[in-house]
Amino acid sequence: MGVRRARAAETELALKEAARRLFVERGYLNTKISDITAAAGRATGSFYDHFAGKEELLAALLADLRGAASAEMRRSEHPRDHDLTDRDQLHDHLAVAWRVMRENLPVVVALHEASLTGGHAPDQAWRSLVTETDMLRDHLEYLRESGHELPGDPILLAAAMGGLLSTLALALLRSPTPAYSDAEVLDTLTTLLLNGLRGAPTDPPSDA
Amino acid sequence: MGVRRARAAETELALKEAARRLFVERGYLNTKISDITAAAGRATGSFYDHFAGKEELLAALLADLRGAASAEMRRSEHPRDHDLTDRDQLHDHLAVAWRVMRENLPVVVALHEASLTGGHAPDQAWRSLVTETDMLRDHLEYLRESGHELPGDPILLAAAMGGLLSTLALALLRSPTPAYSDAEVLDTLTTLLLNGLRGAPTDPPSDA
DNA sequence: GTCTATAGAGGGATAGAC
DNA sequence: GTCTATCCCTCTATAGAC
Repeated sequence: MGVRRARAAETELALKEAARRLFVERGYLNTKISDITAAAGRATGSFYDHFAGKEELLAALLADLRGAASAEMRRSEHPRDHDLTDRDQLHDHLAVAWRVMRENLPVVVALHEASLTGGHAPDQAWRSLVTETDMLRDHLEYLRESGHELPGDPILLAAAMGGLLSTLALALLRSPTPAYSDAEVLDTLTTLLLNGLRGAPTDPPSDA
Repeated sequence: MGVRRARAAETELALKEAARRLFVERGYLNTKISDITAAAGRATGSFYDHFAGKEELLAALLADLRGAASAEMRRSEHPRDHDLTDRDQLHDHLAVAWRVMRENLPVVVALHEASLTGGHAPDQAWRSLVTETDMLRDHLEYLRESGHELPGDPILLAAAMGGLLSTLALALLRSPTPAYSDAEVLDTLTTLLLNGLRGAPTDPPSDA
């Protein structure tokens, strides 16, 4: 690889790193192209030698993420028949989700904000929430098929749990001085959702 | 009231109603001043005879909301000692929250989006999430003081429940063809959270 | 590839006639 | 108060020298 090409790769990396940092600090929508180039110590015009625009940059970050994710997927299997009513398994599941969001926070933030400005479909928010939680839904459906009685429809439950997780992550992980440790958050959510899903000591509905 | 003033009030109302509709359909950030005036059948310039800008319009909508809310508050008391581990009381509580979000969806959507562009504080998202759920936190602290063992810190739990609710509401209520009825959503969430908060049939933590 | 300089689009906000 | 017309600013994106 020649020197020129190496410098170019260096610049592209600097732009990506600057973007990742700024997306967390200021948010995706609030970050201008010129903010990114300035933070990377480059001229504004140089940005367009590497990306067609802010959306393309985000796509590149997302591609990087997928590469890393699929590499990791090969190590830790993720079979459908997890039992989310087992405390350890639920805890592990939540821990993985939390860690993924923490480690890819810039992209999580950016995608979240971009979804607002982006699509114009009226039920877009619901559709993407359902799509993003389809793995969770799969586990819940497995539980139901195993004879476990869930508190409601698996799609709805998965969306609820996913919404809870992403809201908390976006709020807590962006703070430089976190109000709670990861362990505390995970323990709390594990207990809350474990009992919620088990649906154990149920009163009859009041109209019974 | 003279005719001129009546026409003015009419215009202001038309602008507000157009804004409410568009905020739900296209979102707050995606709605331009000229979109609002066009939808209201007015000229762009007229907007500024009533509001200093989009933010002032939102503030006006919020003020209208507060007026209506405080009127309703006087009817239905909201004492601190609700027992959220009672199914009916939890259900009622969730139903009220859900109905408020449904009826004020334009403002909920707008405030949610405005919070992204607006503040620059690093832990802003967490702070506002905590603030918005302080009433819930209050109920949870009451439970704890009553000797009930919660699955975690009341502030964190309140934030989690609030995040769950608002995410679901923003996703489901904006869709013109809702995937679930209000009753179904409320039943599911009531069961999930009821058992979650009761924390009943607990395994010992795995490291015990 | 990177820079400086600038063109161009989009939209917020104002001027002034009616 | 409402309109039409237009200004002006911000930010994206390109041009062209190095």
